[in-house]
Amino acid sequence: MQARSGCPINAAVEAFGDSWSLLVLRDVMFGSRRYFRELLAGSEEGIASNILADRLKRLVAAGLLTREDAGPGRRAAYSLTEASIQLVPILAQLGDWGVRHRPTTNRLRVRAELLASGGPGLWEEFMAELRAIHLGHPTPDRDGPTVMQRLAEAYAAAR
Amino acid sequence: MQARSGCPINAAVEAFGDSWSLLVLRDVMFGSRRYFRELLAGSEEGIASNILADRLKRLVAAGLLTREDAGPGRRAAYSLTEASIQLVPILAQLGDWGVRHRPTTNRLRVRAELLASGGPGLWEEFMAELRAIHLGHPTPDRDGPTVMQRLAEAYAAAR
DNA sequence: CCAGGTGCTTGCGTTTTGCAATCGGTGGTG
DNA sequence: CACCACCGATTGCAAAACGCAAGCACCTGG
Repeated sequence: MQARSGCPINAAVEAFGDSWSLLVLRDVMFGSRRYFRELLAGSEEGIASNILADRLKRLVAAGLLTREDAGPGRRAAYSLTEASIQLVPILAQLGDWGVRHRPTTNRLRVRAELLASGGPGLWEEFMAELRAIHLGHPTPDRDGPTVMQRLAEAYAAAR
Repeated sequence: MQARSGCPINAAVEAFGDSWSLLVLRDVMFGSRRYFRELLAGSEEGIASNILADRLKRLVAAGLLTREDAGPGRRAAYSLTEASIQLVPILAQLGDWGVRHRPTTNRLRVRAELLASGGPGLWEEFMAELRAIHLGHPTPDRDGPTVMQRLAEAYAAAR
């Protein structure tokens, strides 16, 4: 794709500035959905299968996901890349903005609030976890529950 | 518009997740473009007039811009709102991501780098300046050049 | 009266989106 | 072997959005 300009903000918009790309990345990142059917069935917004297929291809081409093919008839796994792991602060801030300025569901709000209130320190911790899960980096040893677990607990606890 | 889900990230995506909205906001915010013709002529990416007109309407409806009508034949001024001023951290991080992961023009890169390296402190200072310009808040008195001036200088100095 | 500036609007062809149904391939089960 | 559920898509079609070029009604200054 030919870039419309040399502006870094425009570069980001061209990479994932549409209705679905960020939501797919969100589900892979926070929902731990790694397979086509998981993403399709678990989609909060009800993405259509052709749109999902198209976005997965685009995201792989853009270097925001990798696809591990397991052979025909086997489900392929999608993983985050370093470039998409570095979207954690952006997704956290987008969530924070949404919580501040738009009506949101309670259950989904708590995750955004937890992530926003944790700040850059928590984001880095979460990014380290994602590098372990998606890039095979060594697991960072830390006391207590992981950020991923804390997010899941907050989600489960909220009504 | 009917929200697709109660997710705060989805709320943000629905508000400005398209090819043009963030670029228009960027030009109003960093380029100090307040009028239709200014936005049209100064657009780095070459936005079409009908698209610009549509996006301005949508952004006003979404509470991300206000339009001050100066009567027929007079040019109307667009101003940021508190909701769009709170996009400063997001735009800063988007720019940072673009610089890291995509080729960018030197002149446009320096602004993103300055804003990213300044961190939350600099963002808050810039947001206070924007509140003075767009919302009529009292000008915060500070020593030295404003963030806006520093951004303009960095842009002018770069080749 | 005219030239120039104001914010759009219109027409039209192309592209993208969204929805529903379907497809060929595989693995497991009876 | 027959059957069936699951795999990641693909296809057809209608609606919406996009992109381009031109035009519009209004006002100001000379």
